[in-house]
Amino acid sequence: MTADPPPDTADPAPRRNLTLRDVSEAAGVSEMTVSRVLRGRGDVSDATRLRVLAAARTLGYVPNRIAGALASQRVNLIAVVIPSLANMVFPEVLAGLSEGLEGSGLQPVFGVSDYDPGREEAVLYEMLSWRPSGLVVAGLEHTAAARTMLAAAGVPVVEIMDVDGEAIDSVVGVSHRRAGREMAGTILAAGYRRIGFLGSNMPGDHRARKRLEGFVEGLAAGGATLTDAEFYTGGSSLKTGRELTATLLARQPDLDFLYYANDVIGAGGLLWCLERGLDVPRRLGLAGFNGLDLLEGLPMRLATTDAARREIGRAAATLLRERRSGVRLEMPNRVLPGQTIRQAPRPQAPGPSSFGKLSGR
Amino acid sequence: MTADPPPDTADPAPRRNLTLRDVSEAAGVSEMTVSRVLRGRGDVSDATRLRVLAAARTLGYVPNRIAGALASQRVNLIAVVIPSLANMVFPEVLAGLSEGLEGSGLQPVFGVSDYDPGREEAVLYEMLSWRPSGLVVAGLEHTAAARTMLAAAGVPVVEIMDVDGEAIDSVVGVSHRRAGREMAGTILAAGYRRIGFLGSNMPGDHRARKRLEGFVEGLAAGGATLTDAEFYTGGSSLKTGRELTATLLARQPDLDFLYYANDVIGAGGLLWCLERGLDVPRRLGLAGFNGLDLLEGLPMRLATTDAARREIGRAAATLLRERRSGVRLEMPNRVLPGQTIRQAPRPQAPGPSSFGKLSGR
DNA sequence: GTGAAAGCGCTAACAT
DNA sequence: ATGTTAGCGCTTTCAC
Repeated sequence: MTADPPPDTADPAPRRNLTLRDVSEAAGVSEMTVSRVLRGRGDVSDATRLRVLAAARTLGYVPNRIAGALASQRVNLIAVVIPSLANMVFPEVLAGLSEGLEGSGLQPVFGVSDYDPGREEAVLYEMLSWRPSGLVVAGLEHTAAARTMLAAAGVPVVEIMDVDGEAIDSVVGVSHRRAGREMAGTILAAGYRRIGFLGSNMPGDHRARKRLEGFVEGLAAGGATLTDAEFYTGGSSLKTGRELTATLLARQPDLDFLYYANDVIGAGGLLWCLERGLDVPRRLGLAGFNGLDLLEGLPMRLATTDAARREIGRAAATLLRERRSGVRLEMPNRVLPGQTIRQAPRPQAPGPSSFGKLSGR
Repeated sequence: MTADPPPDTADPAPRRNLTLRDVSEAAGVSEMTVSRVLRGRGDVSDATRLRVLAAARTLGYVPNRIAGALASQRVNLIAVVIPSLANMVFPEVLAGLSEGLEGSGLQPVFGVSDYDPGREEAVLYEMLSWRPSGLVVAGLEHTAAARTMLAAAGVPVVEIMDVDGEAIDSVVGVSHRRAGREMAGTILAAGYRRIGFLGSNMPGDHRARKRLEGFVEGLAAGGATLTDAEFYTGGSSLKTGRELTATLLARQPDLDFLYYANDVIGAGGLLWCLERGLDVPRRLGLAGFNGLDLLEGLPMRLATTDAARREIGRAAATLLRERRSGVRLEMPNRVLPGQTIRQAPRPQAPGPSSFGKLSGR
């Protein structure tokens, strides 16, 4: 009581991490009270609270959540597994998710699968071992083991981006098949007939595949077929878009429309076409997919389909906050006609509402 | 007392998570043996190992790392805090980091600060509460509390991207001040004299600020000054680059060089200039910063400085794997002259090595 | 090669 | 409003 100077003078260095007990001793209250103060739970007198907070701050105490999580059987983490960060689409979804989780006490933690199902499985296993409160995973295609793990996780699982397939639990996304079909309809309505597709043939990119399938269906429904297609492997870049375009047009000079698997290669293709003085959109129409911001800065506005990325992230966040399961949420994916699809030759309702929405982005 | 009927018959579902004990019972060995098998430690007979693995797989057991980490006082996580995912620079650093960590057993976990020091502090606190084995944080500027936390973390801390300032522990990056100076030198050597700067004035973007400072120093060293500058707030986009350029050139039509704070707005500016038929690089020179892939797809190759993003990530990974502390690693940042800086008017050594390196990207 | 005991740092549940 | 007790599920350490 009298002279109790902590004799720990000149502690050399290998500083053990501080524990609740240290704060408890410094503040002169039980560990339990410290715990309560630090979590803002239960009734604690103002005097005690202030004493505890002061002690904690002075010592530089950082709670050990590992112990806390083990004791409480609760973890404030949401595990998120996406295929890639290089593709701007995913950071935007993550932004929506983070926004949506704000204030919930839940923290997103990200893992990257590189479009590899095996890696995805490994990353999921790793994340599940931390017993998160929820899972977000891109797409509906996973290894059997991954599906089993997810189904058995005992917490809400949200599959995002795509709704074409069977969900494990909840799913929030757009229909890529429908997006492809609708773009085909738009293109045919504008009078284009010799149509080419440019995209990746990465085996793991199921959404691009479904878009192409839907596109071909849509063409068929309008009595048309895909004239030709050109594929690449690896990441998407403006440069890739240019090269693909050059290759495809060299082979098929009389194509009158190019449908790109995404906006980035579409933008590259657009730049290439404009440089060569091709008459876009009259002689040659173009369209991409995603509705990226990038398109706003190009010389001409590329037609695209908005994939509602941010909204998907937010919706997933809402499901997780509310601990909902088994929800299916298909977001509308709107065709943004931009300036690279000519007006329909016949005077049919040109869809002024679409243009209205365009300005909204 | 007698009739106290919580007859927990027919447990409906709230499936308790599996534990080592479950596997232990299924395999007929002690929990300890199961633990050894699952971690691949110690000597276990093949027969036992196989039995344990089979049991674990059949049950779908996923180890609880929370308990494991608490017991072993070791966590295989590397906490990484970056300002933004929207800025392509950071995903590339993360990619380098992930690559570098591969096979080490260490797992990066990402947090985003949105260029807000307060948020950075909060995210760091959150991550430190999981007791990671290492920290990676962008930049050298942090709140006092954050610096204290990092210094007290007791694990290696690597500050990345920037080396201009005082490090807490290790630092890996480029000198943005030097990058600015060198670009100024390059521009002056090419004979440009009426020079404008375009960039963000976001208070949290210290690297952009240092680049500008170095740039002004470099101009001064060459007897020149900055003629004018134009700033924006918010994210970088092609569109922003266009608008900034239009504004600045409207105010200062006789500028002969525009130095952009980054490649994205630089690319927007370049497109704008080319559309208006400005004579780039003779009448007007342009340069950005970062060395993004994006530049490869533009009609003309924008001059820039390579910021060695991926290499920074890999180097940070190496330091963390080796548990090194107190290392300072300044990566060389190379000016890539591209096609938007004209050749020097006087025949002075045009730096063929630079061009050689250019092809290397 | 395998097992038993102790405890990591915290919180739930129940005192008081 | 504050304290006490008993674990959370695993790994460390030491026995056998």
